[in-house]
Amino acid sequence: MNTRASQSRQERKQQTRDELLGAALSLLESNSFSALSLREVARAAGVVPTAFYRHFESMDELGLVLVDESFRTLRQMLRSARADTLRSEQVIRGSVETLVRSVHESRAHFRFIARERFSGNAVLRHAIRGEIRLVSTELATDLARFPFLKDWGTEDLQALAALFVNAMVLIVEDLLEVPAEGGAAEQDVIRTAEKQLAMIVVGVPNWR
Amino acid sequence: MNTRASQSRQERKQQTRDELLGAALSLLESNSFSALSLREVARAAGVVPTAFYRHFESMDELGLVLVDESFRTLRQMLRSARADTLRSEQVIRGSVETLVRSVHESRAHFRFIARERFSGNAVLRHAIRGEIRLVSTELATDLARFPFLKDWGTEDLQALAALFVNAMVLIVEDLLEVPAEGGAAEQDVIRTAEKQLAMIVVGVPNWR
DNA sequence: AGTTTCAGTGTACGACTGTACACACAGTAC
DNA sequence: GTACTGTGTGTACAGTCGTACACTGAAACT
Repeated sequence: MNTRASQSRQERKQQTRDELLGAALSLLESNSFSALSLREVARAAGVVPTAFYRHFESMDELGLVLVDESFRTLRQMLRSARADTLRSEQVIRGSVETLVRSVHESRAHFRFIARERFSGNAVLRHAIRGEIRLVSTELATDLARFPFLKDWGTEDLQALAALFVNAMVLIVEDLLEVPAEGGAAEQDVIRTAEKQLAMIVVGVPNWR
Repeated sequence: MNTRASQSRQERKQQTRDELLGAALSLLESNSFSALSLREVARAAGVVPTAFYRHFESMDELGLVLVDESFRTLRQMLRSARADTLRSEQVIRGSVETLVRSVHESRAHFRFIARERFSGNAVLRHAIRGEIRLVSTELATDLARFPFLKDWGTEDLQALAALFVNAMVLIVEDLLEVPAEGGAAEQDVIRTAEKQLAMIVVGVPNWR
């Protein structure tokens, strides 16, 4: 097997596949996923409609790939946040900062998650809810390592983690709605977000 | 002017208008608003497509009326919750109970708010965000009356209120996703919701 | 070198979309 | 009783939709 040539063929396919995904992602800025047509996506990717089927069986399948992609990005953000908070004592400030930076860098992925989480497309909605539940569980086991949370029950940790994750996603939505990156409105959102996270945190020592 | 006859004409119009709104609302169970067609709504309302224009200039206009309707329902729920919590010492338990009851009674309205809050339709999204901000502000002034919050700043009260409102909307989404009303899964959602609200509340005395 | 594979093309179809227009006909006003 | 008003109808049109089918042509394999 000629590896280089073989790669070249696969590479091409991968390329148009990526273009389809990218086209869909950017079309989602002004449309919800369920209002997105296969033809529209194909057109934006510079490909004939029927070519779409060489890559995805349906729009739903493409959507699920986007869920995957987006959560890969989100998990990367969480890893950064964890790394940053280990260095800094200002856990909240650092986390929010990381979140803001990630949203700037991967706007489309975060927008996709935030918008489609409650969307009309049941397949995507459930996929995203499932992923968020996973992320939440991961955060819970992470929280368990903090000394002042060591004797909390699993269920309580889960609830706290879910609280944080939800707050996070809501912050993302607010950030997406803000007119300019780094503007005064964004600073307001950030300040409120930090305040709200702090309000949750101050309650932690008093639980039970 | 013959009042009775005149009413009869207006009444008829109001009736098909209500049918259009109701049809749209129930179609939103399986579709997001932006994936909803004018013809589909007219068909479900038992009316020819062109008749739609006698009542609404566009689907967006109908959507805005639904926003209005839905928030009227939500405000009613808030009034009930306030009345209930005055009677009960268990503020959280009472509020969640009222919320659950309201969601059972006006499922479609709550679903509409929860789903379209982050939807692809910018007009609806902004209308709903605006209404939620209003509700949040109202709650803030309400909270200001509690004795242990009397010396909080406006901004802090706002942030706390927003925290509660967001938690509320998230609970609604979880309730909507649950398979059966009153089932075990619903009880889980309720228990987690109460726990999360309690976690926020225990922090309140330690703020500042 | 000859054959096979397959990503992308082009055409075609019936179904559905929003909306323009002329019309019917019951309720209202005089 | 006559004229008017306005809700709902029916037809029509151009545009979009998803998808079936036959095809091309270059890369991959033998």
